[in-house]
Parts: sequence; C-alpha cells; structure tokens
Amino acid sequence: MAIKLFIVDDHYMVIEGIHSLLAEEPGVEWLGHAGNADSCLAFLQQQLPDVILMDISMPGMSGIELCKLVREKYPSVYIIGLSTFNQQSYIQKMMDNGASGYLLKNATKDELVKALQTVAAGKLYLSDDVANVLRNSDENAIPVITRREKEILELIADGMTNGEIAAHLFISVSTVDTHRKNLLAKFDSKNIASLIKVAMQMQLI
Amino acid sequence: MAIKLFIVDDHYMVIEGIHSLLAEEPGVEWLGHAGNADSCLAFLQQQLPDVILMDISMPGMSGIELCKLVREKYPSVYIIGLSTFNQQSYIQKMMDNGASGYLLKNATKDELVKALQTVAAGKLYLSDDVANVLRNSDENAIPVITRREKEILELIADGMTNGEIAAHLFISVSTVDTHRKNLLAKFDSKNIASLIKVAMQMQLI
DNA sequence: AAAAAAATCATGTAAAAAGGGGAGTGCAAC
DNA sequence: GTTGCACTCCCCTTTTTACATGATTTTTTT
Repeated sequence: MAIKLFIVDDHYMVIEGIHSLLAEEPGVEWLGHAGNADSCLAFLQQQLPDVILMDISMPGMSGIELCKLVREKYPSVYIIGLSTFNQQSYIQKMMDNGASGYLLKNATKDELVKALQTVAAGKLYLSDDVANVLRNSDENAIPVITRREKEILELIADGMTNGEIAAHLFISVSTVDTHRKNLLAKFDSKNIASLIKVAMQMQLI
Repeated sequence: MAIKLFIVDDHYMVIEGIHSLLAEEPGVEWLGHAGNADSCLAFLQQQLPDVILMDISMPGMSGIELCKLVREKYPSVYIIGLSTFNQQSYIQKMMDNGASGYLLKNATKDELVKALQTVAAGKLYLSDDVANVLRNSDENAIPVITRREKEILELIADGMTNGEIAAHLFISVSTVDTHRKNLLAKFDSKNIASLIKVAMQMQLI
C-alpha cells in the first residue's frame, strides 16, 4: 500500500521540489500540502496521512509546537522534521516532541524515499549528518532552564539590569541575582556576554 | 529570446522545485545548477547565463562572497539572491555586492517569473516583503564597525574580560575599554548583554 | 503525603563594566 | 596640507555584576 504523504512547509519552492521528486515514485501517495500550522490542523480533521513532512521554521506556530500537537491528537501519524540546517537545538526539540525522523533540505531523492519508508514502518530515520549532530550532543547539550529563568534570561538580553528586572517582576534584586547565577552555572558561562551568545546559538532567546 | 538561467543552491529540493516550476515556462532556458560556489565558478568558465539564482547560505563560500566575485568577473551576469528569511543584514549585504534582486523561497511561480524577467532586463527586483525590510533599515541599520572593534566584539562574546582581551591583543585595558564604549554607542546599547544580542541578530558574531 | 524542584530572599566582598572626560599618533583621502 | 578616521592610552566615579554561603516558601512530581 502506498504511503499517504502530507507536507507542511511555507516555502512553495520546497513543496514543489518534493512533489516533483516523488511524482514518479509508485509507493507514495501525495495527499496535499499546507503552508502553516492552522491549515495543517484543518486538513487533519478531514483526512489522516501516514507521514507528514514538516518544516520546523514557519510563520506563526513553529513545526516544533505543531509536531507535539499532532502527535498528541493523532498518534498514528508519523512526522519527519525538515529544515535547512542541522542544529542540535532544533533536531533535539523535534525528536523530543515525537518526530520519527529528521531530514535536511539538501537531502537526495534516495534519502527522501528511504526516510519515508523507514518512518512509515514505524521506525526512526536520521540521516548520517543529523545522527552525528545528535551523537555529539552530550557536550553541547541544551541546558534545562525553568520558566522563570528563561523569562529573566530574556530580560537580561534586552539590556535590563538586575534592579530593573526586579522592579519589572515585582521581586527582590536578590532573587534576580540568584536566577542570574543559576543561569551562568547551567550554561557554564563566566559572564553574561558568553551566556547571551551561547543562549542565542541554542535558539533560547 | 529565452532567459538563460543558472542556479546555485545546496538544497536539492529547492533546485528541483524551481526546475519543476519553470519547466513549462517558454521564456526560460535551464542551463543547469551547482551545489556550491566552486562548481558555480567552474561552470561560468564554460558558459555564461543571463541570470543566476543564488542561495545566500551555502557550505564553503557564502552566496554573499560569491555574488561579489561573479559580478566583478562577469558584469553581464545578473544575480538574484535567494534565501528562506528576509533579514535586512543578508539582503543588504547581497545588494551591496551587486545583486539585482532578492527572492524568498516562499515566492510564488508568478513572483519568480517576474523577478527573472525584470532582472534580465537590467532592472532591480525586490518583492514587497523584501522591499519593506530594506525600507525600514534606517532604524535597524547595521552599525559600521571597524576591524578592531569587530575583533574585540567577538572576544567579548567569548566571555573574555577587558583585562583578558588586553593581554590577548597586547594592548592596554584602557584601549579595550574605549573600543567597548564605542561598540555600545554604535549599537545604541546600554550594556553588553543587549549588545551581544543585537550583534548576533545582525549576524555580526 | 513525602520528596524533589523551583522560586524566593539576605548579607557581604571583590571584580568588572558603564559613563564621563581628555589626548596623542599614524595613515589615507580630499 | 589639513581633515577625518582608526587606534591607542589615561584618569576618575558610580553602578552593576560575579562569587560565596545560607535559608525559607511555594510548586510540582512521584
């Protein structure tokens, strides 16, 4: 039986490219595409594909969030993340949210077909590039930070001092200082400059 | 006469998408594609297209640099920048380096064709989205920083203190402090945290 | 209900950055 | 041949951060 495929990507050229690549492929049935999360969710109420190819960066709700939502509502639908760069932060979040695979947009037709078949069979598919990034993720693992810490991290990045943040959140300067210290420790940074740099590289800001 | 088109993009799916979109288009002649800057330059020694669609982010030499090189060597070849996001930093650099247009990868077929025709006629093409980003670039203009300032900015982002930077560059702490102050002024930031954030958003680090 | 994690607050010292000023040198463009 | 710019250096004051150490309360998880 053919694999029923749906695509969510806001880049028309990519959709057209995949469509064209798979047009001659007998084992794949093209159900359609969506340009954003809402269209995708609307489509799923009508019809369920076997596999969704999902871009991680989209306007509005990101693929990361959409992936979680879809997997909760429709556990039978497998998801393959799709993006241009292999940053561990993205891949990690996508896999944590229930994706079954991850493809880079420079993948070949063979990789694409293999990924679809592997994932449709209920297995995980990661290209070599992507797997390597995840393998080295021990050293570059994204620190687990709390809601409050993230909130304060963002205020710091906006240029606010401890005093300003304290006033803004109606808490004491000491508390802000503690959060700041915990952030530095979690990111293994010795000052705010490198903290901000690393946090931004990890897409946390 | 048909527009002779060449594409440089490391994303196979995008090349395939554009190829598919333009397959039925009579006014466009598909010369081929390259996956990186070197292949592109090699191709140009054999044959000159009228227009190159060029991805700005590629492994090895970026589209920004390649654009400059191609325009210097082959002024008759017009270039359209191509990327997934419309960040003023990218667009600006591309246009500064002689590009004749800029397309987002979510462009429609109509936009694509129009861009090709406009650019092939020697005019500039910017989609509305892109033009708006450039129009608002007065407020968000990228500060002009000197070589030394950039060097010091990067060391700051790596977590070094003024003293450490001074020792590293064999200059006095006062000098580093001056550069630091000038950086804060140029970026209109009141502390290093926001400086690093803004500089990273502008792709300067 | 107990255990674990998160959020809150405090005191104190030392180090670094922010903010203000002024000033000399070398180099390239006009 | 002077104007402008980049780079260099110094002094001073105030503010903010970094580091150490300890503790209470609230929330979440098991």
